[in-house]
Amino acid sequence: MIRVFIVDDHPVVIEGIHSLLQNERGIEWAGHAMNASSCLGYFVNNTADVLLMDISMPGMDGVELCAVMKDKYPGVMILGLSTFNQGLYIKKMVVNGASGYILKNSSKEELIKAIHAVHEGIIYFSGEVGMALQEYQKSSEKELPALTAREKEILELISEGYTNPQIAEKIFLSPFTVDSHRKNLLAKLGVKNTATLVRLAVEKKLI
Amino acid sequence: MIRVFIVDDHPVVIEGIHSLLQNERGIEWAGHAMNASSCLGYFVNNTADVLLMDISMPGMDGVELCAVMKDKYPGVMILGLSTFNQGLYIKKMVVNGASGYILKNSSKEELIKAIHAVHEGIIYFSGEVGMALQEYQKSSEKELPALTAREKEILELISEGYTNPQIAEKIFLSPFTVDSHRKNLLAKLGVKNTATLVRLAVEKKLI
DNA sequence: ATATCCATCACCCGAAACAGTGATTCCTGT
DNA sequence: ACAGGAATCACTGTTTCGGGTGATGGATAT
Repeated sequence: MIRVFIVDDHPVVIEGIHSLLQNERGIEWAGHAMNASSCLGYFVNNTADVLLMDISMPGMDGVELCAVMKDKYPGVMILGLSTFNQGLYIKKMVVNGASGYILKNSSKEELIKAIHAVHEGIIYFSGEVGMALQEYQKSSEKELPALTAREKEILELISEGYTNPQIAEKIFLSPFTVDSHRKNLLAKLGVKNTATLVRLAVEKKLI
Repeated sequence: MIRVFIVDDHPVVIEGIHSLLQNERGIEWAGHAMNASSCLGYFVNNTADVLLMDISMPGMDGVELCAVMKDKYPGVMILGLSTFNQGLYIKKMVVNGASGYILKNSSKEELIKAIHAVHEGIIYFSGEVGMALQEYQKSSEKELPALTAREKEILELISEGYTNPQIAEKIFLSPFTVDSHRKNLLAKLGVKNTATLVRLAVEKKLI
């Protein structure tokens, strides 16, 4: 049973999707929110498997909310919603952890399909080019060792070309410490030097 | 006046597009070919601005032809054609230099739009997610200094984690030579170390 | 023919990366 | 109370990188 929650500031959309999903087997309606903060409020004491999220909302927009949600509840799969195609936002959503993106005028079948897909960890895009993106993304999101916040931070700085001493100065650490983190990154990710480290980071979109 | 040439093994498609483009101002019909070799034959003594190309053809397929054409005539903008969405091929086409991809059942308006777009150097994809890809690709295909074959080869090996001595051994060169190429890569691409070099290479899809 | 670019090789030197080892503190979960 | 992980710092080597500089032969283009 996939529990679905929706965040959208348009009542008609909420109502529409609610009725579409009603009596759909395998899918359970978890509830809805009309802005980012009440969505966050809901997840304090509740949860859901898939979160349908409008990308344009008053206050905190979908992109930000997406990042916050993924940070707090990485297990919740996020499916972006939009009335029409808003290029740069799609990219940002995906960068911030969304697993898919569909249009609000999608068919019921497509909506159901998308929900199941993202629930299984597949990246889903509506539209005719969606499958191409899917292929691309699947290879990018393979099982990776979990990196700590510090490690991610240092990985980013390494990828930006800073050396250990420069990073140390930048974030007020001993160069020895930075070097330790660097070595841990190499070990954790199973790579042998900076070149492969950065390549992995870029390809797996860790940065 | 944009001169349009088409390669497709389906006569109906050629005829259909021919009639669609007839009397369209700004667009001139350059001719057609029904396989890769006669297309290559045409371009020996003639040229065109935009090349509509079926991705699935008997003999050499669109992906290969695309690569060959872009290599010989980089100025000819290639627009991929397909009867339906074939995910992995789209990616391959773009990797091999195609500037766009539309479906054969696209409207006349979309076809015209796509032809003008690719002629202007814009990446065009039919379908609802097309614009997202456009944004993504535009930033990826910025003016990059031309790299020599040797440099590309060494860049790949660096990105795979080989050190100068290892590369030297692998391709039978002096480590000094490899080091020279490495330094040239850094200088040409305007980056300061291996980390940024590899990042650039991956992001701009040089490897 | 001569200028330009590519590819090749060479050396010096300082800085950075990489390998190995070990230590302390703090926090979190059981 | 204790284990474990994260984050911090430290020292010692060896290897690689990166900057600078310069040379030679070959292909190509004007």
